[in-house]
Amino acid sequence: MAKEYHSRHRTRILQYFEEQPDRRMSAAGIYGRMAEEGIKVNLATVYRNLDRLVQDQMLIALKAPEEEEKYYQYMRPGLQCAEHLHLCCSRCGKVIHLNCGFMREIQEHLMDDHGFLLDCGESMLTGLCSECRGIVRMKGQTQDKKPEKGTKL
Amino acid sequence: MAKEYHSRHRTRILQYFEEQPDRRMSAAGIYGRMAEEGIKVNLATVYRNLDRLVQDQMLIALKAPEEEEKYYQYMRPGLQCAEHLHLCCSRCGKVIHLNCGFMREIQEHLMDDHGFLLDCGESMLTGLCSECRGIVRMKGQTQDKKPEKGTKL
DNA sequence: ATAATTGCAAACACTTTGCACCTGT
DNA sequence: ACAGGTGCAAAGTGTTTGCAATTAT
Repeated sequence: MAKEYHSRHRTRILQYFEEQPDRRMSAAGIYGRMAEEGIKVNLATVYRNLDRLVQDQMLIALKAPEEEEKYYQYMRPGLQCAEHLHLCCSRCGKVIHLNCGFMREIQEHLMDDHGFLLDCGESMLTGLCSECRGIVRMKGQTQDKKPEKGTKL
Repeated sequence: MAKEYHSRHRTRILQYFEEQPDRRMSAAGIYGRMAEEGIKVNLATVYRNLDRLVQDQMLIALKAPEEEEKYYQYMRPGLQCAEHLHLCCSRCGKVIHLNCGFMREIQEHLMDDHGFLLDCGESMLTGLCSECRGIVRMKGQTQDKKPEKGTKL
């Protein structure tokens, strides 16, 4: 491991994730949020720190098929994110850790019936969480436009 | 539906997919392959035709968390790709359609236990297919470098 | 004739890098 | 003092777009 100093920016960035451990954020999202708070930071610095935090296993990186940006998600200590899948809500960005007994069934089915060895770190399931499902349904009725994909926070 | 002419390039591109219906290809991969065949084509044209083929539901687009490029996969007529998940081998690019009974179990578990409505079109599972698993294991033993992620074809 | 398709160059969005300067220890 | 962190500008990657020239019907 590399040594590290207390870096104001890295510290603050990690805090954002700790404050909302079940939400994902993109580099641009974090940048914007820091700007709102009046923190003047360079986008490159945000990227560097996110990479760093992923290296240090504080965060995991996620990307859905139709999205352009990379998103990052806090990885609770001891949560063993490499061993289960993640469900990501395309509307609000919430991430659900699929660390329940069913995870094993999935792995076994994929292996036994399809000869496929799942790599959880490279996989990701997208959809709608329970809250957003309701919202989308209501919006659908009132003919609102459908929810945006690129939620930044 | 828009009218369409017989377009040499679009036709050839679709052929590539039909010839290997279980492999995914990126725009660059197709471009390279056409170059090999001596077909002079512009990358922009490849992109435009891929978009077109996705629109026409001949192909589906896939992207894994750590990959930069978009990949495309042939969608067999009547296969209803929107209704099942896809397993993609990170080594050889093969795509397995998870259109078996277990698919339903997954959807039901996600909904019942996690309140999560899965969107198959935005999701994708990455890992190693049975053939590549063997190869990687052997390579691992002989200390070869690990398989590349960015297989273009 | 005329509408779709193509090539080319330029524009884009997101991310990374080189380097001089700043900061934490 | 010195290694790590940061800002800035420039470069990279993958993808998209405007427009004039070409091709299929």
